[in-house]
Amino acid sequence: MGEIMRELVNIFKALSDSNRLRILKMLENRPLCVCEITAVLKLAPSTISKHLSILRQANLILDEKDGKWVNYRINKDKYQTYTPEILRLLQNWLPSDDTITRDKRLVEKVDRHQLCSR
Amino acid sequence: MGEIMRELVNIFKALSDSNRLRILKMLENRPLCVCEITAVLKLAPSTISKHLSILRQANLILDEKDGKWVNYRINKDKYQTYTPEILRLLQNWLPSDDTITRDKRLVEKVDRHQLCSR
DNA sequence: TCGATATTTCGTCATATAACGAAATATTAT
DNA sequence: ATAATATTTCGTTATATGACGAAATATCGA
Repeated sequence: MGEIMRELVNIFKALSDSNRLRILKMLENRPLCVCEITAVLKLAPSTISKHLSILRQANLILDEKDGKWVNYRINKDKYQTYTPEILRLLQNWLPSDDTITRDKRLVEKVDRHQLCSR
Repeated sequence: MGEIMRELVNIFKALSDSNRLRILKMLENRPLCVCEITAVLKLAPSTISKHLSILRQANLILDEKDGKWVNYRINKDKYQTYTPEILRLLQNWLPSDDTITRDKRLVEKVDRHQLCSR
C-alpha cells in the first residue's frame, strides 16, 4: 500500500470504532484530558490513552501537555489533506444519537479537579 | 451501541481497507462484475465477493443481477444519511495514488467476455 | 440435458484489534 | 525528598478481520 492510501485508510480505521467516535464528538465541545474522558466512557485509562494515540496518529486530534494533565483537542489545521472535511461532516452527524447526547451533557459537568482524584 | 452510531461505524469500517477503497474507486469509472474486479485486484473471487458484501451492507454500493454476472455500482441514492457526502469526498481523493490510477487504467481495458473465462 | 462459468457461502488459518492490569514515567503537592 | 496523581507503555487475552480453497448455487451455451 502506498503512503497516500495508507494515510486515508488510517483515518477511516481511527473512525471505525464507536468509542473513538464518542471521544471525537466530546472533543467538539471542548478540549479534555484523559481522566475526564475516562470518567465519561468508563473504560480503563490505558484503553483511553490507546484510543487517543490512534486518533492522534490519524491527525484527527492534537495533544498538549498542561502540567500533570495532557489536553486533547480536535485538530483544526485546515491544510491537512483529509481530516478537515471529515471532521466537518462529523460535526453534523449523530446529533440525535442517545449515547452521544448523553456524553456531551456529561462533558459539561465533568471537572478534572473533582473527578480525576477521588 | 445504538443503531444510529452502528450504521456510521459500519461505513467507516467498510472504508478502512485498501482493497475496498480500490474497488470503490474503480466503480467510480463504471459498474463492474466480480470477475472484472478479481482480474484487477488479483485476489480470490471469494475474497472479492466478501469485500463487495461489506461495501453493500454499508450502502456504499448496489448489486444487480445480469445473467450469470452480478453488476456492482456506486450507490448514488441521495437520501442516504451518510454515504452521499462520503462518496463525494472520496471522488476528489487519491487522484495521484499510483495503485488507484493503475487500477482505473486497467478498468478501461478489462472486458468480462475476454477476461473472466480464460 | 450437461458441462462450463460466475458468484456466494462455509470452514480454516494467520494476523489485527480492543480490552485489561501492572509497571514505568512525569508532574504536583506536602 | 516523598507520596499522590495523571498518563503512557507493555504484556496478555479474547474477539474481529482478511485471506484462501472447497463446495454450493445459479445461469449460460453447446
